Amino acid sequence: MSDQLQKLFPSFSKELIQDIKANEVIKNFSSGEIIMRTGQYIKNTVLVTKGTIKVYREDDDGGEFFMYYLKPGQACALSMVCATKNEKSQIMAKVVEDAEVIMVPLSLMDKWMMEHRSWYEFVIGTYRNRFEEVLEVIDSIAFRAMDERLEFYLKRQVEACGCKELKLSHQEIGSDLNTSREVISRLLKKMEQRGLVKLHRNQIEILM
Amino acid sequence: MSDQLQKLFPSFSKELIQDIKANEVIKNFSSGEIIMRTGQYIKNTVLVTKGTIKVYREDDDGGEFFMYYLKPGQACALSMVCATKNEKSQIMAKVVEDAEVIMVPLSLMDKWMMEHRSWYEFVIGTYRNRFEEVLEVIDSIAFRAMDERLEFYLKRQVEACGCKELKLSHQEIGSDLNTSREVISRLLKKMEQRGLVKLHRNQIEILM
DNA sequence: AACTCAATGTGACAAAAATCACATTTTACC
DNA sequence: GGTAAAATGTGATTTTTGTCACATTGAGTT
Repeated sequence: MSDQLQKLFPSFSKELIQDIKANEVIKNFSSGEIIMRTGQYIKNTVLVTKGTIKVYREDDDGGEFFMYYLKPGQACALSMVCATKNEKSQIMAKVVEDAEVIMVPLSLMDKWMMEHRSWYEFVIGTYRNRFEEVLEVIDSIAFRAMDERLEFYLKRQVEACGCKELKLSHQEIGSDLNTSREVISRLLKKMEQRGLVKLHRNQIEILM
Repeated sequence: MSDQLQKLFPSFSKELIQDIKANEVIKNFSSGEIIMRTGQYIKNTVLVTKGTIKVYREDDDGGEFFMYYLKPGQACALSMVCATKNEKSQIMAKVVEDAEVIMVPLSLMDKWMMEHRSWYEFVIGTYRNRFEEVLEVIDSIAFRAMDERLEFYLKRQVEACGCKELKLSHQEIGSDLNTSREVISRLLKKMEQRGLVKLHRNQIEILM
């Protein structure tokens, strides 16, 4: 079991792995479940060991804007910096493939930062990577029109799932990009005509 | 002099202040100067002691999208997590009011994180705050139309400068929001009709 | 086979934003 | 005081995006 942890988080030291195993609470979630809601208090740092989690920013009117995926071997950056205060979550996290996560009490965060060099580097690295990912998301909405935003979105999905057959409905894409299904349908059709994708029911084959 | 540092960064411990003073390189920049360019290697952590710095995300076609301000007592979050590797800057920072900054070699970052609790908390807090600020920026572009984005933008300017008379041209606002001057001029006119602002040449008086 | 429901296609139209083309107004500076 | 440059105002037009209203298609169920 600790072998598995080590495989998922190869940078972690043996001592850190031991510490995690001594304190972890493992939780399982099924597809569709919401792990974290906007405004909910964060009590744990979340390490993903199985499945896929989608992280969203929500607005007041029920809009859900897709930010990034959490996959095995990754951690929720925001759940790592709520150290001292009772901070509320600024994001919503939804499971899209049955997931298993390790919950580590926030109180241990600070301690491990000092004691485990590999934890410190993991946290800093996680933060940096997420920040940069979010900056790219900003690029796409600030600088690009919807057609390019869609291409960017599809590319990220391919990266995340590691395959070129995306199981996504036009409705879901529209919702993730905060636009309407019709717009997505039309843009996808254009992309198909350009030979960039092949459309099937509930599946988009990426040819780029 | 160390009194001044202490005043700007009240959470810093005396020992940390001493360490900073022993290692700092102070640099001055005039309005208009660019402190950091996109793609440039980051060698220092930047602490702002005077002036105002605007942080932008750039695109390939010369677009500059305004992200946030750096004011005295604050630090560039991104310059704090490039620890080990030779990382390139993902943002551009431009001085808008003559500024003085303290450059701390990145090599000291890790050391201080372990040695100074107050530095550790400052770094984590800086990171968290910037992340949240960036999330709000995402909200505004992902969920809101240009009229609301403009209001959000103006509110942030008021917060940053601490006054209600903003010295901004319509062109600059348009550029910051990645839209055209005409759009901004028209929206501002509408806001003036609604009694939210009063327009002058090179100055916008905020009445909200 | 008939039915239901989710997913997708599509035309028509409205609204928002971008672009173009000038007019007007200040300000700064010879 | 005259002039150039910067800042702002505004109409006309196009493009992009959002919305509405239905048609069609396909998959699964009974």
